[in-house]
Amino acid sequence: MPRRWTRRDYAIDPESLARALLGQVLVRHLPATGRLSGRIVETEAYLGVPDRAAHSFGARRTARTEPMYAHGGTAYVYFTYGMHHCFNVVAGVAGDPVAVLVRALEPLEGLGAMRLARAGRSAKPVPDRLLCSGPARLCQAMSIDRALSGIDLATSPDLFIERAPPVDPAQIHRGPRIGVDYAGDWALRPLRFWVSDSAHVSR
DNA sequence: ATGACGATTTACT
DNA sequence: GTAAATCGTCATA
Repeated sequence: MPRRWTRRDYAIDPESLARALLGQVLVRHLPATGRLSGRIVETEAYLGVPDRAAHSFGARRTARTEPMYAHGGTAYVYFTYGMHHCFNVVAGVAGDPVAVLVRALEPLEGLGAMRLARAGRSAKPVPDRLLCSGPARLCQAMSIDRALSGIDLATSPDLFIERAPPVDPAQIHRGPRIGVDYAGDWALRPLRFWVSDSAHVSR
């Protein structure tokens, strides 16, 4: 039986969490579709108050970023570019607004529902490797939106993480985070992590 | 009340 | 490679 991640599993620094989440399985339960899941293959750590790329930079605290200030294991979902959602796992302890952005999954269960959710106006089906290979793509595939921001992944029946074999550290590659060019020096820090041989990593 | 801006994706030249 | 899509959020007033 797969074991679910508990609150204390999340109570570590964001860089460690970004590494530890690789290989773990994100599970979504939907009333209509049932169970969807995917193996996490790409993450980014956001280091909070000192991190120019983080929404919580400078301890900015608003209605949107409030979940980042909760305990580790809280979900932080935000809406951006007028059309996309991105899903984060809050790290550390309450009061320290650090988190891990989940950037890509290898889809495991519910591929049909994911294809449906991801189907655009184009007639062509979305290839499996593009179903969840990006932070907004995986949210669209799994129907994750702001309604889930602030929920506790350790207890919610709708969204949680199941323990799976960790990724061999030698297979974890790292590099600069994507889409944060505005963040100066912080844009160059190698805080993005991915499973080197995965076909489901973004770009 | 207003204006600028995205932790992105897609389509197109 | 470039550009459009599209609107919630946030800082400023």
